[in-house]
Amino acid sequence: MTWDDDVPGAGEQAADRVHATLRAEILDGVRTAGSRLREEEIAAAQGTSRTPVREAIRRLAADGLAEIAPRRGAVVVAWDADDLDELFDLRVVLEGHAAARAAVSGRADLDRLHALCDRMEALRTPPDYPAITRLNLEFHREVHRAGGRRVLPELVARVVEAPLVQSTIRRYTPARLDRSFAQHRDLVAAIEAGDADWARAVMTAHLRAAREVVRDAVTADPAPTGP
Amino acid sequence: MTWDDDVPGAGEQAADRVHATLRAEILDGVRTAGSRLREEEIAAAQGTSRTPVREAIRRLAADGLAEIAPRRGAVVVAWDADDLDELFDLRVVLEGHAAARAAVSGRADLDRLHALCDRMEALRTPPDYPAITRLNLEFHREVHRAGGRRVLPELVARVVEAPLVQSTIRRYTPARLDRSFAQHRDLVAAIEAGDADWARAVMTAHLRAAREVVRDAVTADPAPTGP
DNA sequence: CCGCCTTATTTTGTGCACAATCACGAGGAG
DNA sequence: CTCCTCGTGATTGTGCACAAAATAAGGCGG
Repeated sequence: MTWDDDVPGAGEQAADRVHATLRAEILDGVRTAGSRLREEEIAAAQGTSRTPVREAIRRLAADGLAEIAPRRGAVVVAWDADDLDELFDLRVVLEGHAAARAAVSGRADLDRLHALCDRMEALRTPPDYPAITRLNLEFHREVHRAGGRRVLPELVARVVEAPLVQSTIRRYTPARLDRSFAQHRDLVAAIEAGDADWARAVMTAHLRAAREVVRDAVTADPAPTGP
Repeated sequence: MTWDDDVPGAGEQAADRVHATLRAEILDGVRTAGSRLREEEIAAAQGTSRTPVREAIRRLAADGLAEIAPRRGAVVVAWDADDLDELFDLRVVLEGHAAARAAVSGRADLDRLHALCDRMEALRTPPDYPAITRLNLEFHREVHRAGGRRVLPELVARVVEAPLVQSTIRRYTPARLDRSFAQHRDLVAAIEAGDADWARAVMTAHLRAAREVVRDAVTADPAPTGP
């Protein structure tokens, strides 16, 4: 009920359920980076056969959340420092583009963006990190939807969700949260003004700051790779 | 033997074979945009059961070459003019980034890039479009590899291959081919010089030109959507 | 003659079983 | 004591069969 809000009515299919569950478990850190994804174990836990589980795992691999070695099974992806740098460079490029396009596309739901800012800021003290993370993701997704029609949203989703595997959100100090919230407000203002360059600049600054947080988290933890 | 050169040793698995075959058929225009992908038909044609076919189709959907409607089957993707605009914007952003990074990463295989230019230009008169297309794709892939470590290559591959569904390569006139080849040479020079801005500019110009060609092709054909 | 409901066929989704392959461990030779 | 080889267990890949659902066709009523 935390992460699968983007798959609302498709929950009928068993494969979709398993996919959503595994996705949530990975993003919540229940399944740590590098841990194996055994089909039979998951099938037993979910009360289905291996067939939907296989499909769910393949979909996770397509989402960039798992890696499959032929005849050897799947593991949750593990990113090293260089990988995270590459990911954040791509986030800057893609989300910057999305922000710029959102500013001029006229498809941005400004009321919703304002509301999401309000709700995030209401959760500041004491910080409810899981809820903030979810709302933050939804805020960014709204910008992606406004900036792209078909491909951009799912393309950028891959890059945005990938670093969440490391579950680094809890590293945000209240001061960092304040800065992040202020940048969100700035971004909405830039989009509202229809200023593409401004929007791109704000998004770039926003993500550069986030990169620092993740970098600190990775260097603090010695190695996120599992046994 | 034309498109699956990126899956060299993994051809042992039936699912990989089916995936490569379908991918080639889609990219070669044998399966037109909008046409259905019936599992049993493909399974019979490939001499396997439906299980690997299902996995192959799901992978095609993840590649952005097919679309799956639950309980209704899969069809080859069909892009309208707006979709193609979005795709080319993303190509400019992502491949421009790749070119810029390739110029400064020191991971570019300059000999290979030069060789690919030579081979393409050798096929100019008379134009061997399928071979040129393949070499062109390989040239771009080399730039992607040099510009990104893990995520960028497969991310940009999705956006680059997607428009090929429309099979618009044959629209290139000899004059357009010359311009394209010259831009390739420019790009290699920019990478060789280590000039990121130059490389990005050349790539942007290169893709803007390609966009025009595709735009002409789409407006010429009334509707690429199949029955 | 047109529209709606019922029925039949096709096609996808899932469960289950067997085969192939890989990892691990025991055993023996050098 | 170390390294290589062979067997055993575990896990994935594929084939096959049944069930559910959607589409298409046909008949009935208005």
